[in-house]
Amino acid sequence: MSRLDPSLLAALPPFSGMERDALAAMLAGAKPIRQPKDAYIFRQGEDAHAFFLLLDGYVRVVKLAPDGEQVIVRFIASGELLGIAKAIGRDRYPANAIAAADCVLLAWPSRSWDAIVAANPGFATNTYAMVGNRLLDTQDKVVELATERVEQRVANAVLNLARQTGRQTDEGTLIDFRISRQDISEMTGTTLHTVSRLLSNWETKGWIKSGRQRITLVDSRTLATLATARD
DNA sequence: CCATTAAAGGATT
DNA sequence: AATCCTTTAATGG
Repeated sequence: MSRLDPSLLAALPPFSGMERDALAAMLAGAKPIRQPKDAYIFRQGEDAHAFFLLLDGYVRVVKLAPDGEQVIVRFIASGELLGIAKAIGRDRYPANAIAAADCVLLAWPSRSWDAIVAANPGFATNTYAMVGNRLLDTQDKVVELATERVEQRVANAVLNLARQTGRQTDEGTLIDFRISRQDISEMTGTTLHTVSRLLSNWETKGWIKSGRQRITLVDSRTLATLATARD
């Protein structure tokens, strides 16, 4: 793969406000890579040799508990950075990153992080804002795990996925990659059985359509009220 | 209200 | 055919 047009990147949040020349210079240090679905992009505990920009596809970020249990921390959609251990002063990746669909990424060596940040204050503030937003997201998730019932948490997870990756079809909003009940249980701290029961219950009520590894939101409005219902 | 266990059928490779 | 995903039911915290 030869050259990418800097203007394609200029529209992405991490690079907003950057000059064309600076963007081109930064791009020159990047290496495009592709990863098939289910491939590891990096592993928890591994030396953080590179950071990445996801150009196309979806990435699942998974934290491994000491007992081998997995928790899905977040999904990354195209246009987002990942593996930026250096930005938070770490030299090892804190989690596993796995391609949730076929992916195209740009990779920069981590050793170039300091120089890039020094040369591009706009890029630096954009990444700090992104790190801050992710922190707020996980704080919200802690509150959610501590206070909400399983049905609300699952509704929230599904709504967030649809918001992040939704594609409109004639039936409703389709979550744009394969996602199993197991995956959703790992996002919401419950079991795949409970997720399965909830989803089939919602389907009989006509709120969603679901099949093997796919979910379509038909009535996201009532799902949203379910997600925020207080008692 | 929810997790666990078990069993069975369907889908995918 | 082997493996993975989903559903359903029963039981118990």
